[in-house]
Amino acid sequence: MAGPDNEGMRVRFAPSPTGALHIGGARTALYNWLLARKEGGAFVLRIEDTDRERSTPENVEQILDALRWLELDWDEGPLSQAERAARHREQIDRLLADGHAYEDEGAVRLRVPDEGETVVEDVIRGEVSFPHASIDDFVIARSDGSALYNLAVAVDDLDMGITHVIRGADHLSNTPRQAMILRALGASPPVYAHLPLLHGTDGKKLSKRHGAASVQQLREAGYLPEAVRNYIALLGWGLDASTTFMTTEQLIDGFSLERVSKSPAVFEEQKLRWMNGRYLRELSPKELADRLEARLGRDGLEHAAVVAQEKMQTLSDFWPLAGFLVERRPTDEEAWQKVMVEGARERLEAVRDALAYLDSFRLESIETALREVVERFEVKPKEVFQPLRVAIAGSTISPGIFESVAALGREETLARVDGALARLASPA
RNA sequence: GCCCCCAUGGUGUAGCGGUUAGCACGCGAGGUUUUCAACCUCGUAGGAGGGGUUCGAGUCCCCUUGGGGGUACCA
Repeated sequence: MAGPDNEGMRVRFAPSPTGALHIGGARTALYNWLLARKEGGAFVLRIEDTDRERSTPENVEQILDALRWLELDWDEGPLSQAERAARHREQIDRLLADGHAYEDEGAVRLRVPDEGETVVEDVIRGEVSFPHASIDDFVIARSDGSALYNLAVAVDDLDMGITHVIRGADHLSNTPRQAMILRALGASPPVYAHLPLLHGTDGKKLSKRHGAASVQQLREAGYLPEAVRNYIALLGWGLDASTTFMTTEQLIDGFSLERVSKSPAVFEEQKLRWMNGRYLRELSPKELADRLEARLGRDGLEHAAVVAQEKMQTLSDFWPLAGFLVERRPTDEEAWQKVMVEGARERLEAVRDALAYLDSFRLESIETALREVVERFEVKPKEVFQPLRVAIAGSTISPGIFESVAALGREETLARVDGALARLASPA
């Protein structure tokens, strides 16, 4: 598919460092990256930091951090737009000298014709025309001489040899201004592609109000970078009618701007959760344990991780679900009252004995032994399993009981069962 | 105000003039089962409204409505 037209494709991601990287920005970065990788082009990272107030080193680092976490590596940069001030000034002077711009109360404005229109060729939206009558002579340099956004972007894209500008649709209206600057400079505009914006579940523009809306929040919430990548790739793009899960290779292979949709998409965390759960279950025990251990700062989580794996949707689900396998925790009183009813003590004692005298404390033998207890008492399985569950987990909710017992080990299981029995023995 | 973009179920989307409008999330009901946020099955719900064009329109055109973006010496 890599036609000769795309030979030497150069794309860029140019965030302004105003804080965390939003998923909208993350998606823009992803699409640029996918295309660069697919076409063998270059992915350039440029920081639009001409607004010195908001552009702090911390904010820049946050963006780089998010990109690294998503494993979107850039080939050039990060370049600072602010550091190119001299070059911007040079081009402003040139526009001034050529008569394309003029001074107005100290600032510099670009001359925009009264008649005619500027047509933007957009890969996603087709030809979009903007009547010049609706665009006034806009300011390209402040009275202190510094360049403004549209000038800086046009000059930088030109100097960096950017061939394809892929960015959010919120930039579409500014595109004719940038194209006019480029033409005034004697250059041709690059290929444009304006991506549909991302909205929150209320239909409004995505913001902090919409829960985990930034990459760092997603990371903290326990999502996997590969799941996030897959999910956001699908926000505004799809390979075909039914493909949902795609590896990074498949994404690179199948991505195309032609299939990007035009209408805004709503970020819905529910679907991400579901998808993340699917990714989580694909991980090997080792991989899963590694990620949990890194996240929780603990070691030796593999047994517990395997036991909890099938029920987790995010890494954060692990501790509430299976933390009891790692350390003791207080018993949920409601669960205790619900389960430790008439006869529970006898059944728990039988369970204790069955487990205490097992030859091998393995999953299969544990299950056999516990099911024997069920048969002996002629009760429903849960009459036996739930008291045991509360005894070892302190909750009526846990991973599979046999797996949990096996993961806990004989000594600890018996200790906890004994603790429960002691409480049952003492008068309330 | 002016300019621009968008419009398939609650959500993400498929469709590229003729389909019982497909897939997925969610939701609902069953099932599996030792609990459960896991899993399986079935189900639920849709082309904003109005005009055209056409033998035939979600698909093409126009209008209205709705949503979004821009219009800064912000980016």
